[in-house]
Amino acid sequence: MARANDEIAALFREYADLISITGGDAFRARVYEKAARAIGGHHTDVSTLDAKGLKEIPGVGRSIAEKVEEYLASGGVAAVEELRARIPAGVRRLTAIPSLGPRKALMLYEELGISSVDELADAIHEERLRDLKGFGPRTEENLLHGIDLLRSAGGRVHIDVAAELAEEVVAALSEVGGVQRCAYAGSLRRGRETIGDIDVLVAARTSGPVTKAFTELPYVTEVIGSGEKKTSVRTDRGLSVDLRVVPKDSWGAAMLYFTGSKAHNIKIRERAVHQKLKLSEYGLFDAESGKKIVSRTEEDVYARLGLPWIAPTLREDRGEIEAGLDGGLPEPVTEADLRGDLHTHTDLTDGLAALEDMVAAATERGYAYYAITDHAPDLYMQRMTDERMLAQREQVRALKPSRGMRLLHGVELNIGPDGGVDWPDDFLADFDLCVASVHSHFTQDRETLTRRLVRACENPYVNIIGHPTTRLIGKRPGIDADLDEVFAACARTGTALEINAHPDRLDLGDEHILRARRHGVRFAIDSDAHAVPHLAHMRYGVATAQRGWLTKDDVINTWTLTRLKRFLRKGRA
DNA sequence: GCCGTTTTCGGCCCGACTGTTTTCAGTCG
Repeated sequence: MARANDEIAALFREYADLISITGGDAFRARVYEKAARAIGGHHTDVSTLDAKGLKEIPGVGRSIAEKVEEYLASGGVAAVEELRARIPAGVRRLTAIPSLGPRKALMLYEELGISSVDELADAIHEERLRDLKGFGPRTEENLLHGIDLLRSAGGRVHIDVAAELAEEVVAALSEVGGVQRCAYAGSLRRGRETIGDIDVLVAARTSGPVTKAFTELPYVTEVIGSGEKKTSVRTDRGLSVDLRVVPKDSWGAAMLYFTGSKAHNIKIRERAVHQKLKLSEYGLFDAESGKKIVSRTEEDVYARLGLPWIAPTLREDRGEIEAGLDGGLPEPVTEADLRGDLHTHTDLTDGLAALEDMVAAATERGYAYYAITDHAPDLYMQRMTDERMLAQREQVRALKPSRGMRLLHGVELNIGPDGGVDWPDDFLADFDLCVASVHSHFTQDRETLTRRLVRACENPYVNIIGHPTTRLIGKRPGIDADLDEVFAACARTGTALEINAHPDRLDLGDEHILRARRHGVRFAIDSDAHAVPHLAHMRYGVATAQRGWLTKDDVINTWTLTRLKRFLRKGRA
């Protein structure tokens, strides 16, 4: 079951949409969206808070706190039910169609009784929209096209897919004559785990040549819109790309603006307004005279607003602006800080590359240490045996990697349904480190799953809980355990939580990291590489760790080998 | 409906593009 926070966040998002659709006060709708975000991201389970505690959540005042309490007590909120009774769920669904917003959705419902995507498609084909004010032939076309897009459900893609496309676009546009700077911004620059579209920013004196080159890129399938400053296209990768062209002098303000997030932007703009300034993608201006003050770099803009430069991965309005003001902004861990990888596989189990090849690739990455952690026997299909594992250990001990890199012989244990692992203590004692992960029985009840993970933490030889929630982004939800109890057990027992860097997992994710961090847990950012190219996934794990506000000191594989080994002893005699 | 380094009332981020309009509303990010 989801946390009450998530259920209430979804409810308030729906309420905000319903307010917009019914033509309610736009500011009120925004307040509920804001409260939904704040509650969804709040570290404490709201069902444990009283009215006072609720009102300490930013954006939650008396009325919203009362609605939260009403929901917790009765499972519903009367004000939301009332709007639900007036507006069928299908009308809200209509606003998912690109180019169709709340105003037109309401008009379609009130004038024509349309309350589903299918009904809208029929109405367009029957030419019933022709008499509606504001609906011309192009609008009909756009709606039909939007319905196609919605039905083919492009949706969001994993970060690695977006990064690859963005880097291709940036490389191509950087070659165009007159392009002075080119970079991607948006949620990709912020390192979000999934990406809805790509924002590319170009600094150039004129936009003509770069816009033409952009719309003619081989993977562009459709030009959605194109003007002097902004052009949007769809690509054959299922992603749209927006191009913005700005003068070079505006680069910093534009990067800031197009990196977002929306909530971060709103907050710094509010801050600008309070200082009698106006912030746009073109710069920071004096509100009265309209005179430009700064715009060249992000640092300049932040500094004029009294803030240090804030890393893009932190720009989610999760307290980074307040922290920047009082000097409490963390210095985020970087990929360069990593001294090693503590969870990797070889072809002895389900990896694709031989031990020597994985090790050689790891030395190329400049690591000081590197752990081989193939699967243990309880994953039967991996055909692991004691003998095979011991033979691998001999092989590892005999290898002399270049550049002085040290090898650790470890294992990825399977956490069984009762929390036990593959081998008894005396066999485990001879590994340099043990990762332990859940690979099956995902649907046990919450109490069993919680006990199972806590018991694994309490094993004196388990150093790292691998991909702790076992989610697969977009495919499988995480297991339903009491994660706060698991995080507390990790902190108590000296067990690290993994941030699995594989773009399909990114597990723990940013919000869980933020919660775990409050328990004083340590983390390991691991590639879980099953092949040489997977070693490079680390960048996504690092971005996720940054989004969880982790510093170098929080992450055990940034430590020296001496310090790491002390941690791996886990307080054993 | 929230909130306060002008405020307990009156604000609430800003601009580009499209389509249907003769001056602007809606949508998007």
